[in-house]
Amino acid sequence: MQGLIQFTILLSLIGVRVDVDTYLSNQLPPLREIILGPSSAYTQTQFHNLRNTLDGYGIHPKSVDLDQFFTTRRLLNQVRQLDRLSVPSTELNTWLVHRDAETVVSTSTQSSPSITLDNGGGLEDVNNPDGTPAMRGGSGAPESTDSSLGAVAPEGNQEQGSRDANDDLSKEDIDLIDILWRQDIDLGAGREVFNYSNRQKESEEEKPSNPSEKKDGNEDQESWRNGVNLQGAQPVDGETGESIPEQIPGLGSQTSLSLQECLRLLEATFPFGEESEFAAPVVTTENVSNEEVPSTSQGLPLAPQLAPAEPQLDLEQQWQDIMAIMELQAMEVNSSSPHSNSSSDSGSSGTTESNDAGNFGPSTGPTPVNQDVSLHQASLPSCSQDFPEVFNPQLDLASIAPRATMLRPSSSNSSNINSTFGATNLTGIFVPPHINSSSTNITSTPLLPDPFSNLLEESMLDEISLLDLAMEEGFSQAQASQLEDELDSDSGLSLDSSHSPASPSSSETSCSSAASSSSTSATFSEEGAVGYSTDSEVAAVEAEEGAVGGFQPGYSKLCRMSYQDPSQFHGLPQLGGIGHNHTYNLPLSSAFAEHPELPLADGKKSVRDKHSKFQPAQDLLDKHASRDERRARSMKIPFSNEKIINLPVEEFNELLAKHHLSEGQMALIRDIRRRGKNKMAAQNCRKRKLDTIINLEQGVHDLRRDKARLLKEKMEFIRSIRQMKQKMQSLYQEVFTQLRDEEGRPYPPSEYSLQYSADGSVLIMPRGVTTGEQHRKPEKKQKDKKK
DNA sequence: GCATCATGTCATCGA
DNA sequence: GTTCGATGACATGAT
Repeated sequence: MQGLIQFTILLSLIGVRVDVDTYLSNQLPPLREIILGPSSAYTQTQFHNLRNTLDGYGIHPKSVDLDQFFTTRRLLNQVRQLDRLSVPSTELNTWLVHRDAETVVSTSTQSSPSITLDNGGGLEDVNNPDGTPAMRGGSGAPESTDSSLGAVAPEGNQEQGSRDANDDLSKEDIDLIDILWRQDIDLGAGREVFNYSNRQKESEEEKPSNPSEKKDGNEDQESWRNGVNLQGAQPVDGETGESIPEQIPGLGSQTSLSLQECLRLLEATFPFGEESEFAAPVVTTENVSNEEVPSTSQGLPLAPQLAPAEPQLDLEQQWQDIMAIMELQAMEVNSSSPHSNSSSDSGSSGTTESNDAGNFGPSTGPTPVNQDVSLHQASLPSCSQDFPEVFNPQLDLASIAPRATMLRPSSSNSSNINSTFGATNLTGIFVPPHINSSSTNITSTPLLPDPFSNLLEESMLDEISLLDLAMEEGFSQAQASQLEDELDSDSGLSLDSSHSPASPSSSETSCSSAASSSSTSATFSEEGAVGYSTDSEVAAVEAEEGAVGGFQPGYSKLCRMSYQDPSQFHGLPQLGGIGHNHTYNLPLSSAFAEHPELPLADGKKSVRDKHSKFQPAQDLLDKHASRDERRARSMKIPFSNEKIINLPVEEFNELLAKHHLSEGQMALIRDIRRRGKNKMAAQNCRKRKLDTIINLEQGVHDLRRDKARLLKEKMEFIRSIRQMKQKMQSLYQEVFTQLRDEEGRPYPPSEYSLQYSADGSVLIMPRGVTTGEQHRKPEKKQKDKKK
């Protein structure tokens, strides 16, 4: 990574344009922006100001490479930008380039990508020739080490059998590297671990060694081998995903060595265009490690990490299953979304995997995380890809663990970092994982998944409970299934649901068959209340006398329709707005609908009695008539029950006044009115109940849909946050590993940490005040990252 | 004969 | 105080 950037910068300074974008099929602008745009070569960096800002702790002019400085600044700036978080994808693309190269190197499967990567490596190598060797602390000495490091990358070449870089390496070196690699792999240690440990060793070695000193190639190799051995001793970490190597200090900085070596190799073998994998030894090693997991032994390191998270995965799986049932298509779309695709592809195919992880390839730590993510996602179907990590804080932590061990800050520092890195909750997420991993600090990252998991579990339970409730509430299975089916549909209530009252259906058909007069319907509608229209009734009676079959068929029809018409259910007011239309039909209407020729009211029966031909119908009417109707007939009530019931109070009183009625008749009429009104009221009440239930059903459906949508969005956010976290890790590591004190020695992560202040400056602070002071002066480097 | 459902009826409450 | 609507509880009839 460094090598590539530096090489790019160098070329840009020289005037040679390195069109890295050409190597990338997509997303060129971001890459160019990152590599070329912000680079020191293109940006007018004020060197003097830069050094001034160091406030006495400026990097030693000879020990630190200016480009490195700039690279660091740029990376820090990227880190800052992460805090603001626009779209992470852009930056990720840049890293993808490197990643591709790494993948190619390791897998050696793809020719073209490998070239790209090689280019990147070559670029970095070229950097050294720029005079960086002198600048880098202990750069000169590690050359032999560089060769060894270079050998690491060549392994991939060796596999490919096409690398020129191997030429420089002796067979012994290559064999040794191979053996070491295999040992590490067998032990379960990821190569990234190996790389990082190498780094650590570098730093350790550099400390004692004078920057100006040059170590013999043998010594370098020994140190490097030691680093390898150490890594071999760390396989446990590799299994758990924790990078123990970080804790192992004392590894010489192979970066500079590797760069020098790469430069040398490049000069010797390749023209500028040709890239050697040696670019940044660290990078190469990381790349190899990263690649190693997917290509050679996919999941060896990852499998152990996944194991502890299985319980939660089960819950998640359940949730996912339910979600899949509830919103199959939606979730499928989600799974097929670009993110998921990329992730899944990355996990499945080594190339894409490399690409995906490649985003962070240059960074030492994040690669394991990426691989974990990708592999994990690959293992899980569709939507599950997102959930596991999202809802598995453990898994997340495990994947991040390596860094945590490496850069575990003190609680105080961590808190500071949290505070400094942003006021928003999201910013806390971007704090390097090691910070989050600290016991006191685990606030943001670890906490994030829990609420989600809980929420999801709740939602899952809600889904189930709602369905059960729907079933228990008396919904038919068809309705319940419909309820489920409607979860994804935007349509409102189905017409079928309105048909739940089964009884009216038959009568409805009969009503519809009968011809209705507009006048009667109008009257009825104007009544607004129960379907008893005295006027229509009277008219019907009158018509009845003349025409047998014309007895207000429309009346009953309207009544029925008012009650049964599904449209009413569609137009169901919301819970608070249920209107009382009082349009329920009365049982009489049904009787009349079935027997339109029958008289409607008792009063008419007397008239009918006159007609012998209606006598059977009269019996039938009596049979179907309500008790009140029969009572009214028996009591000789002069007017119909409909009138009694539906007339306004005033008219009703007038009607009573007109007729001289006995006490019994008066009482019966009042009872009939009361019961009739109550009957209608009961019908309306039931209708309202039903409407309420249906509305609730609809509301539940809408809420479920919204919830599913929100969950989807949440998943996407979490995914992007995770990516940004990883990017943040990588950038943090990148920046931190490139930092050098005035003597050109790297800052041990165990003692120092980067802190991001609100004013935009980045400070390197000792983790423990006492510790930091003991070893070094209370170094407080401030770099102005503003550009 | 029993269970279930739809409907009617009563009693009660509140506007 | 009366009327009316709403509603729970119960009864009744049909299936």
